[in-house]
Amino acid sequence: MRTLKYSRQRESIKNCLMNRTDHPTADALYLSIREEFPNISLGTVYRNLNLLVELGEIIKFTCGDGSEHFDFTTDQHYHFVCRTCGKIIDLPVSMVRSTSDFFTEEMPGHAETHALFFYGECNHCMESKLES
Amino acid sequence: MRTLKYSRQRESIKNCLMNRTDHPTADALYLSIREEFPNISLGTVYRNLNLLVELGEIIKFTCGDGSEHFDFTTDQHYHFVCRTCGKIIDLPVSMVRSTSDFFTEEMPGHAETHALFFYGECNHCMESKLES
DNA sequence: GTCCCTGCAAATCCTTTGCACTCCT
DNA sequence: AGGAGTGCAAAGGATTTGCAGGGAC
Repeated sequence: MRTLKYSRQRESIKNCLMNRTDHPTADALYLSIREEFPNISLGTVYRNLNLLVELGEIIKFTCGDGSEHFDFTTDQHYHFVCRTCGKIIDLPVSMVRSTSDFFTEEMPGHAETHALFFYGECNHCMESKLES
Repeated sequence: MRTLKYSRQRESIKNCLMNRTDHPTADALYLSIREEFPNISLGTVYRNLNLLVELGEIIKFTCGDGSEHFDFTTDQHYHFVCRTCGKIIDLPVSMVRSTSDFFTEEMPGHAETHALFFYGECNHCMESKLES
């Protein structure tokens, strides 16, 4: 069993992630945290984020843009990724077919979880294009 | 419009990918190709793979293991990723609910495609565990 | 001859890690 | 005091890129 000790940096990372809805990367989070802790290092941000993932307090996912994104919402949900601006929007489970519907006898093994993301263009980017 | 010129290396990369069903990374492909072209460079493999993706002849996807995988099958399908051995298995669309069912009016934009992969344990790894 | 493609190596991007020091408990 | 956590900088892995030479057309 792992022994945890309090750290102001970890607390700040958790708070910062909780107050954002943009699924930041470690680096984006690092830039925010630096306003409160100018000396925090990127290594510390990565170490704490990975620790929080292990503890199940946050989740980490990739959407194909080359870096990992972090999310304070650990409930099952999906993501919509805008091809144009890169924005990632949460999609509640209710928007998609019931999870259990995915699993059939044809599955070549036992699937516990699945990761899903949609690619497309968000409403904001679509409107910008119409104007020009 | 882009002008293409024949290259034996690109041809070999296409053939190699066509004959494999394991969704190799650029590096794995590089190791195979080197048997035929001992002097080929990894940079050439990456350049050609990205070119083929642009041309729509192959697809590229991430499954969260830190590197990109390439697939000669461009038809819509899904992937099953074994947590234990890392194997990636193709899942035909028929196994999963109709694609159009994913898209509803609630979608915060227009989704053209989606990427889906399941995590779990493949039958082979499950059997190995039972034996020990 | 032109210009695309190659091999090579250096560069870049993202993430992890080793180490000496700091701060919880 | 003991050990988890930190900052820093170096290392690591994956991918891209600049450049000079080679090959397709």
